[in-house]
Amino acid sequence: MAVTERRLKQREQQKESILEAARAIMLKEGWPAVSIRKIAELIGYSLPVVYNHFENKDAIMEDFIRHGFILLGDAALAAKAQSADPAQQLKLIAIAYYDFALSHREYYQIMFGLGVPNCDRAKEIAEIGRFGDIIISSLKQLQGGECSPQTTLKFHTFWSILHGLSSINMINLTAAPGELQQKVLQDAIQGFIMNINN
Amino acid sequence: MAVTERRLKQREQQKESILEAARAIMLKEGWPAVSIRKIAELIGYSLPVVYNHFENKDAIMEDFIRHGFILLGDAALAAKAQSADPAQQLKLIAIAYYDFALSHREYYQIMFGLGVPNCDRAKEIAEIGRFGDIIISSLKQLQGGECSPQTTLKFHTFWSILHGLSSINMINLTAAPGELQQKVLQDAIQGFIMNINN
DNA sequence: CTACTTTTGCTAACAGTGTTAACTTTTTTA
DNA sequence: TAAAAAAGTTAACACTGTTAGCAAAAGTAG
Repeated sequence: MAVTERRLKQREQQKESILEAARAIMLKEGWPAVSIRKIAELIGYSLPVVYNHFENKDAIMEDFIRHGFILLGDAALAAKAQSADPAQQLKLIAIAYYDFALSHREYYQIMFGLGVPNCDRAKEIAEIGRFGDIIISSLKQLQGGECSPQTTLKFHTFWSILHGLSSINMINLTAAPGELQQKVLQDAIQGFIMNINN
Repeated sequence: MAVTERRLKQREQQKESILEAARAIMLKEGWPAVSIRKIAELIGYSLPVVYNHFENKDAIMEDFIRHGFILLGDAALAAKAQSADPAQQLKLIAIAYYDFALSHREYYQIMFGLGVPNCDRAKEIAEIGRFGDIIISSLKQLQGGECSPQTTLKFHTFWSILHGLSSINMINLTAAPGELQQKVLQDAIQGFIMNINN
């Protein structure tokens, strides 16, 4: 029965083309402009075909959240690999995180901004855990190796600082100039690292 | 011509009842559930009446953003008044900010989460500036009185940290327990204040 | 008090949205 | 070749924001 195998492959390709179409619309017009009808038209099929692959629009969004966290994790990993010093690693990760948020605005916004209703499901997304582990491993090293409750606390602090910097900057409430933004980032991370063993 | 005066008063009351209706729906079912039709039904008028007071739905949202920043500013002001020491003031403001975000989730979310498309208009909202000033005045004191570019930088850092803590917590990505959250806040602010003169 | 003007509110429609039920066509299996 | 299964279609439902055009009420002037 090589038939079912080929069919599965076609199904997979169709699903991929749906995500590709959705991504194209998202990057050009933003996530709110992504509609099932537009996707259907782009892939050359009728509307309900999309529902053969995704239960609803939120399921498509969840796929993007997953993908976003993979990209973010990869960026963090690449940054980390550039140094062996854990403190330096954290600084590099911070810069990479900030760069990701600003150069992948659409991704970042659905990962955090619009993901609010998905509170419960968020914990089930493995990619978020992976991203966390990358940072935690550097933190552990910096703190001396043992994995204390302190490490969890510091991870939350670190992530919160990064998210705050990125998102405040994204909505541009106070219009800080470009050079200042980089300094804010370094300032915050500096304070974080200096206070790492308290 | 006391007629026009009375009419203006009625208009104002109508507008207020629209906002009240919108607020009621928002608090019960969240902002996305707020629709013009529901508002119209709640105030006992037909649908287009709402458009006599607000150009579109975004205008209603902007009103909520304004109101939210007033509430946030008030909370910050009340917290600040509890101490004369600027460092202590910042800590109190931080706690108040965090409390506001969590106890006024719906407000906070439209103030930051969904306000993304309004980048340009954000700068024109005076209430945001007011909120900033409250914090900046404490920062200036702590730094010795002069208003250097440093102060602006520190203000951005402070706000970013607070926003990061609040919003990361709100979407609850990693499910930090309640006691830990408070510690994360204190940890981050501690690091910030210790690094204030660098 | 009547006639005119302005304001106010209504109904109905347009152009979208997510989602689903029912039907047709194509493809695979026996 | 006939039955069964899968894939894809059209058409509808129940919403959404927004607007045009018309009816009714209220205020103003002769």
